[in-house]
Amino acid sequence: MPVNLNDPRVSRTRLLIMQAFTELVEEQKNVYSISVQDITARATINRATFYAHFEDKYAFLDCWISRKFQILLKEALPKGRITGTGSLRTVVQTVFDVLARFRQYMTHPGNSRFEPMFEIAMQKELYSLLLEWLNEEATVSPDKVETTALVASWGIFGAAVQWSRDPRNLTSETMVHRVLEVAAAALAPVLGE
Amino acid sequence: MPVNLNDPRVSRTRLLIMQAFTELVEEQKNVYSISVQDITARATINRATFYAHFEDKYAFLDCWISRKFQILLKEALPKGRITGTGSLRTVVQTVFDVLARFRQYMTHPGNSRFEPMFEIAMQKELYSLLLEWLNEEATVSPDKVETTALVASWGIFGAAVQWSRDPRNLTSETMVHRVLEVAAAALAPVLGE
DNA sequence: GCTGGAATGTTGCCTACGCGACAATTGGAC
DNA sequence: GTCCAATTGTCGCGTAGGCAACATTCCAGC
Repeated sequence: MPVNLNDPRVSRTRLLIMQAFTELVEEQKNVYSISVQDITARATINRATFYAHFEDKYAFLDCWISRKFQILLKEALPKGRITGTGSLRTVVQTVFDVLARFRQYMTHPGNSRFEPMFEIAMQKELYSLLLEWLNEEATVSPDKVETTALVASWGIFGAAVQWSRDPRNLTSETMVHRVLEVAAAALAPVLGE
Repeated sequence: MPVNLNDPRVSRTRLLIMQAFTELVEEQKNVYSISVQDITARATINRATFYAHFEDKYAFLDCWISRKFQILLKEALPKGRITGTGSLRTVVQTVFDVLARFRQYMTHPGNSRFEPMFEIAMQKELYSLLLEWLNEEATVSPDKVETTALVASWGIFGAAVQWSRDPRNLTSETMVHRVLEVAAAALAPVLGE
């Protein structure tokens, strides 16, 4: 449990772990079969050090997927956050894309137990992203803002999960379009529209 | 002064320093203007740690150029070392190539003071490479072998330096060919030919 | 020449990492 | 079911790296 997260060694170790796992995932596509030993060997750090940074494998996966989602969003969004209904579309599209992407990792037997983790991490991230945006634009009470962000994040996210599990011949574009309309309506009151 | 060179932290730190310097050299081509501060910042290690690994900047440069030369040779030679008069040609060619390459870094004012270091490091490396090979093939006394390796390494190397300073319209191929003939003659007695 | 700022080295204290050994849990094969 | 091997997670001790502060050397500009 490193104390100072600004210590260069700490940042470097975390970065090495993240990169190592990303490489391994891209190589073998099978999250389940990647052991802590594999990760730390690739990262050239000690296995004990891994546990000094993360409660356990699940806590790490949670952290990893969050960061990965954040990075993908940061790449997709101009300023790294939502700035208007226009960029909201980008976010929703990213959620759909990421879920479609991770779906393939989950097809291996044994991987399905990780699924909820990935999903929960994404929903949380989506929630804070929406909340940050709404708080800037808000014309109503904080409670109302938080609830709106919560409902919207779950709504968008849940729809994406549902679709990723069973696309029913619908393209992600179609779904994004439909979901966006509903989400916009839910957000409208808070945005003073 | 790290004690155990097999400690993963030590290997990693050295690797980071080497890579950082290689990157900086490729970016700004000017060895002279690269400070220890620059190297350690790029390598994400502390400046004090640098001095724990290397006596000073010169010792580091010496080490770096040796490694670089070794790596280039390892890439050029099939088994990473000399296996016969055929591969001797490869080595000589590499010496000429490397010197021609580093020549451009030395044109900047102030860099010329580093020149002898680069050259000495290369000669030493060439010497041990030749010695290793001759010791396997040797049919004469160890003294004779060492002297032959010494003279040959300086001969090959010196010719390359001379040429790199003033090519006199001669291609490296021409020079390699000529030098190789002389070197082969010098080595012949030890090789029992 | 002199002077000031930057780069080079040095030192002591604290923290993070490596390691080996250990117990606990998992999951597959029989 | 039982076993066995691999993986997970923990702990204590030794070592390497980070940091701040310092003295020294080196040039550039006056």
